[in-house]
Amino acid sequence: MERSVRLARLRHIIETRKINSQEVLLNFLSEEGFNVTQATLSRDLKYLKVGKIPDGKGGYIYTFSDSASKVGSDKSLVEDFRRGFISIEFSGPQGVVKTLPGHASTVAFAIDNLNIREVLGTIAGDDTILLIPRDGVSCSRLFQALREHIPGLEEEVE
Amino acid sequence: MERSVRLARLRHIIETRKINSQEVLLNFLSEEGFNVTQATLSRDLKYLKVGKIPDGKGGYIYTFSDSASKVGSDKSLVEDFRRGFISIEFSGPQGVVKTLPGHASTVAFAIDNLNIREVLGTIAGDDTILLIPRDGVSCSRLFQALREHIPGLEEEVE
DNA sequence: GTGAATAATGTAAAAATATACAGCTATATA
DNA sequence: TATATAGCTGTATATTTTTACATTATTCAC
Repeated sequence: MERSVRLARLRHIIETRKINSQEVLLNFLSEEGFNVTQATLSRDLKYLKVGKIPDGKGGYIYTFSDSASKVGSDKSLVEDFRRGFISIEFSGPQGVVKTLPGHASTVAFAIDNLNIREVLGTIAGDDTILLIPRDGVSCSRLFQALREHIPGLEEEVE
Repeated sequence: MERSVRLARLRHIIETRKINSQEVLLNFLSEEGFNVTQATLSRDLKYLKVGKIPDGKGGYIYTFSDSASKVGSDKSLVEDFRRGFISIEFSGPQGVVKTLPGHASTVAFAIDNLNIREVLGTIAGDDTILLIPRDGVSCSRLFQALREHIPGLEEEVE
């Protein structure tokens, strides 16, 4: 019982403060009456999938990462799509999908494997995907086809 | 010159493989001809805001953190553009930008984040970027828009 | 109750990572 | 030219994090 309480507090501490080492974290835990060793803390962090990432200001902080959940979970194509997708617009018959940085290949893979007849192929960069429709498929039809596979999909409106 | 190419490759390696230590990463870099020390790699990872997070399967992997990449850097986009840019030509309405080797993603990122209305998206390879204009935007208008953001930009003349 | 299996933990050590410092290069400035 | 400044790197080391191993507690099946 002790452990799960500790994990909950740990989660809270990490979410509310900017911590840069397990030693500091250990102090906070200690203040709340949890006296464990650094080794246990390391295991807790692993269990909670807490990552240590550069904070962009010269230091590092512990944080729950969106990508953490991504890594472990079962991959559904639609989920992959949704996780990275930002918007879609059209240029002529071609679709241009914007994604989170680095997500383009994952989203493109998802689109490819959803086997959408209207989609001939995709070309992915880092955060942009070019969607090439089958010959004669209009952009509205392409969008419609996408929506059938990914419920709730919204087009970017200018 | 060397460094930015290395960073681009590093990004690619991290996005396409599951790496769990800097030592392994160092081997991949070495395979591509980048012989740096672990210390430099550590600095590169910090610069790129790459985090090491538990993968939920008992191990750890290096990954770009969504939250980190959303923060964005305070670097000058225009500088990034200029540093890598070689030339731009047009094929129909689409622009094709040539860059120094390995600079395409950086230059493309700069273009994306300059928020140029005429540009719908970019797709970057290693030293080439496909520039997709918003529907109905002509190549001359596209070029003009670019020049407004990047003073002094010259088109390649055949 | 006994023994096996499981989980949580500490200890100590190994492994991995970050960084202080010094040297180098390129660029800018007087 | 000479001097200063900034960026990048390696070396060596410090710091931080992970883990092998041993221990204890708990549960379950018999």
